[in-house]
Amino acid sequence: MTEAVSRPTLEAVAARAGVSRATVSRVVNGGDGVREPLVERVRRAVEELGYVPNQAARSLVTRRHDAVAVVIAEPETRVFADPFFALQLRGISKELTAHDSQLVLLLTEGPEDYARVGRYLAGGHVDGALVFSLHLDDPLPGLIRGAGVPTVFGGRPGWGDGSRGDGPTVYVDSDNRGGARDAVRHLVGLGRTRVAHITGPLDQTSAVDRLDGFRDVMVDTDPRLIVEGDFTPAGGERAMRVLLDRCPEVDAVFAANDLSASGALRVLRERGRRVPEDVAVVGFDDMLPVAESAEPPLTTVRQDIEEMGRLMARLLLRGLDRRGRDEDADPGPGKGLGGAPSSVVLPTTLIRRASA
Amino acid sequence: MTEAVSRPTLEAVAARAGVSRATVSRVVNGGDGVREPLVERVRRAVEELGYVPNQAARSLVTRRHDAVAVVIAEPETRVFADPFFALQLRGISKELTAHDSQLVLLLTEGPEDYARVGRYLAGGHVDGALVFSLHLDDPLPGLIRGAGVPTVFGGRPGWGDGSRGDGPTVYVDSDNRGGARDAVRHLVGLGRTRVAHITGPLDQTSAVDRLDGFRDVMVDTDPRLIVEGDFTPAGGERAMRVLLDRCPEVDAVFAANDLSASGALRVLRERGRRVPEDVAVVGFDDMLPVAESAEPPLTTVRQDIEEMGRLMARLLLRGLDRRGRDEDADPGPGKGLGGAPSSVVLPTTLIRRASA
DNA sequence: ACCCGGTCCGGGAGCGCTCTCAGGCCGACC
DNA sequence: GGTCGGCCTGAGAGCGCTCCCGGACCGGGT
Repeated sequence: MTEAVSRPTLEAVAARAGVSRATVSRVVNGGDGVREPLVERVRRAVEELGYVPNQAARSLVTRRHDAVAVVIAEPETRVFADPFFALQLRGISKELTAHDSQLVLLLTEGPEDYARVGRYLAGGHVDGALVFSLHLDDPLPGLIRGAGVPTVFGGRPGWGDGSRGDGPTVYVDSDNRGGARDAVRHLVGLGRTRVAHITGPLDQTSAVDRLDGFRDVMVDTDPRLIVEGDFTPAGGERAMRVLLDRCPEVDAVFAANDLSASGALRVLRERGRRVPEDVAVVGFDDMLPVAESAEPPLTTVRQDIEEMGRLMARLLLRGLDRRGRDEDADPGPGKGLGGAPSSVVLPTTLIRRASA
Repeated sequence: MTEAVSRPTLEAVAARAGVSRATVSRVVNGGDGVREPLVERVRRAVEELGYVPNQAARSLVTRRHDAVAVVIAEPETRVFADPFFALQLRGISKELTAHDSQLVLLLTEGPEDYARVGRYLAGGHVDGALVFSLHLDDPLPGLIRGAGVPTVFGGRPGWGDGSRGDGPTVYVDSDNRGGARDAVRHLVGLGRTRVAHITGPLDQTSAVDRLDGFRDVMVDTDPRLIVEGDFTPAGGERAMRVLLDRCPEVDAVFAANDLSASGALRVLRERGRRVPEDVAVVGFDDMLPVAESAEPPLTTVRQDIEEMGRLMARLLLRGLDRRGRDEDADPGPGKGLGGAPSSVVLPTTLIRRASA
């Protein structure tokens, strides 16, 4: 059997280069304070032996792991019936890679898993955590903050953006409310007067925010024009039927996501309403396979998902960095980006297609 | 600042329980060979102090990491415009969790990243790897095998299932060829005689296998009824137009995935062909948001994606296990599952909806 | 009464690395 | 020319854990 050849150690490199372990270590970690000829010799030895530092040994003494946990609560993965998930991870991965950090993925299967995640995070295996949990009543965020691990949340957590215990909650979200406003304003700009809203499940902050955005524009709207959906096509169909029954003269619909919009579209077609002539429809997410291949292609609100991921990682890493520095040196004012990282809300863009 | 309280060590637990480090270690690792009263005392001490083993220290001596890398090559993530990715990861995660292993996610941005991945894997940071790379010409699989890390592939790698250097290649795939056969047989069973095929990009094994399945049934088919697509709706549209121009009497289409099927559907509608009356359409993947909300809902071939992930992880872990045991004991014959793990091809199911 | 085997526990070495500290060297300054 | 300071380098301790080994203890066979 191909026995794994025991990998070379610092010691071996040192011997080969004719220097001490300490010097090799210095070179491997940047090479400051080592004279050029030696650096060169060590580099060559490293090369020749194919030396790769043993991360376990390093972590043992530095207490850093160059690893970040990404926690995704199970209920979300159902919602991620689109590239959302993949894109977010991609953004995160890119940023982490650029900082030589690893991505440890923690997926939970319901609350019974939360303890495991909590233990893992508290166990000090990672330097920080990126957490997705967008439900108002989810205990996960609290639990994680309890673990005392630097954390950045994806999406505004349920308890708002206030502080909770130690330090402010840092999150990255897209501007759901603003995006919703844009969508509704677009419909209004089209001359539509009976604008309805199919919401998402209102235990999710994104759904709530989009509803708020809708209300911002349609201030005194007939409450019967707001129907709760659940981010699924089936929910969109149900909601659209309700809407049509309650209020046949509806001439525009803002659906809280593309999936429900596609359901709404189907019902409208079934009932003989032309889109956009009779009823204009706008979705949210710009979930491509759905939005582009809808009939007609969907006007929708796009969010830069990959950028969200990248930003989350950047915020976390910056925080870790800061934390590291703070220990020995006063940060000093005016470092430019010096302050504690704070939440970021990313802008959205209205993508005009045929449906509105 | 909330200074991270230094976490308790084995030593601390030992002191509290009034035993030696070694005994605590034994208890923590299963407690064999320690008498009950002591076990109990140690357990309590662990509990009271909230002791969590330091994985770095442990890895340093055991050379195990209880971590598995999941490598996903960038080109794939584009294709994963559906829950495929998420589901697969979920399956993997479940299985790994059940075996107390962590999931380290490695996403690559093009071939320039491969070196990084290779280095990481060769660096001995993980016990094994699960690799997704479904392109015929991708150097990644070879590179990874070179790193000498136990690996299971997701999807049949390009070079076939033969061996390559040391040991056989282990992979998990769904039965693309068989699924395609089922789809085409279904169309034939419907009485269709001019069955066309819109392929996927033929540098991917799944696309090739589906084409082979098509050919298995349509042995002497007119080559003009086979048009290359690219797994996208736009590609499906293009292919469908070509098909209709070349061969207006076509009465059935088997598209290599749901996305291209949706494109085909749109063109058919545009050209006034009724589905399924004039042209029956079958897709592949059962990508829900697309297949279910297509017009009409798509008959398609479903694969159990989550199970694929779970199986990949299981195969890998089993291999690791075996490797560990082999070192001191002869495995002995007839262990039931005792042999070296070999590749698995999962069955598919035809899902009948309205389009065929 | 003795010894032998087995079971259980503690001592101690050492995994590969970082980091502090002291020592050696050299230039500069008085 | 002496001394001081700064820059490099090496020696050594120790991170928290596992695991080998030896000693203590107990029971049973002769």
